[in-house]
Amino acid sequence: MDEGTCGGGTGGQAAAAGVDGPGPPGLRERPRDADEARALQERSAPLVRHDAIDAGAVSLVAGLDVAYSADDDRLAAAAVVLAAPEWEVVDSATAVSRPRFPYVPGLFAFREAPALLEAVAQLGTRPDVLVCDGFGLAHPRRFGLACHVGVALDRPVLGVGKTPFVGRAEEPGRERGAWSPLVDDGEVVGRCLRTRTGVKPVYVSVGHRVDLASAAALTLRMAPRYRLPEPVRQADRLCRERLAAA
DNA sequence: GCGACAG
DNA sequence: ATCTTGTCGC
Repeated sequence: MDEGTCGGGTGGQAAAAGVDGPGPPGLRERPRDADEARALQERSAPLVRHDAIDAGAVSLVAGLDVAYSADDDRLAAAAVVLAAPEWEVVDSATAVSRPRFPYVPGLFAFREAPALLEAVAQLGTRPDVLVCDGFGLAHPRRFGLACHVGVALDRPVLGVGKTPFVGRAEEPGRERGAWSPLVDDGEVVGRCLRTRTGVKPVYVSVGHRVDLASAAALTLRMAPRYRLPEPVRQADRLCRERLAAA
C-alpha cells in the first residue's frame, strides 16, 4: 500500500467507526498485470450476492467518487454519507494518493478502489448502502467497480454509470422513472433508468448485497432533483475540492 | 483484423 | 478523468 493522506470530515472525527473489513483475498492488492487483474475479477464474480432491500427504508447512503489532478499524478477519493429523506450530508472522508494501476476499460476498479476503500475506512458513520460512480455487474466479466468495492467491504453497494459500457438498452420512456433492461450477451446486467423527465438516463447495476430492482428504486429515490443520485453528486464535489486544496 | 471501450 | 463560456430552454 502506498502513502495516502486522509482527511476526515463533516461528522465524526473518530476514524474507523464506520465501514471496514479485510474482505476476500486479492481485492485490496495491486495485480502484477492486466491478466492477473482479469483473473482476479473472474474469480471474484461468483461472490456477488443479490439481496432484496427496502429502498424506502434505507436511511444512510454513502456516495463514492474519484477526481484526478490536471497537472500532477494525484488522485482524490471521497466518501460522503447522506441521510434520507432530505439527503443532507452527515459525514464524509477523503483520501489522496497516486493511481496504482493504469486506466484500462474493464480494469477500472484497480485504479480507483484502493483510494475509495481508504476513504470509506475513515468514515465515522456506517452507511446502509454505498453508491459508486460506475458499474457493477454491467461489466465484461460481471465484476465492475461497484462489485469490487462491495465484495471487498462485504456491504451493499450499487453502481450508477453515466454512459453505457457493456450491453444495450432500448430508449426508456421520456418521464422520470421510466426504464428499460440493459442486456449484454442475452443477460440482464443492469437497468437504463430515467431519473429526470426529458433528461439522458443513467445506468444502474448491482454491486453487491442488493438486487437490481432495489438498486433502481433506491437510485430514483436518491435523485429527486438531478440526474445523478445526490450521494454521487456530493462525492464528486468533495473529491474535486480536496484536490484543489493543497 | 478493426473499432470501441466505466472514470 | 481532464482541457473549457456562453447559451438555449423549462
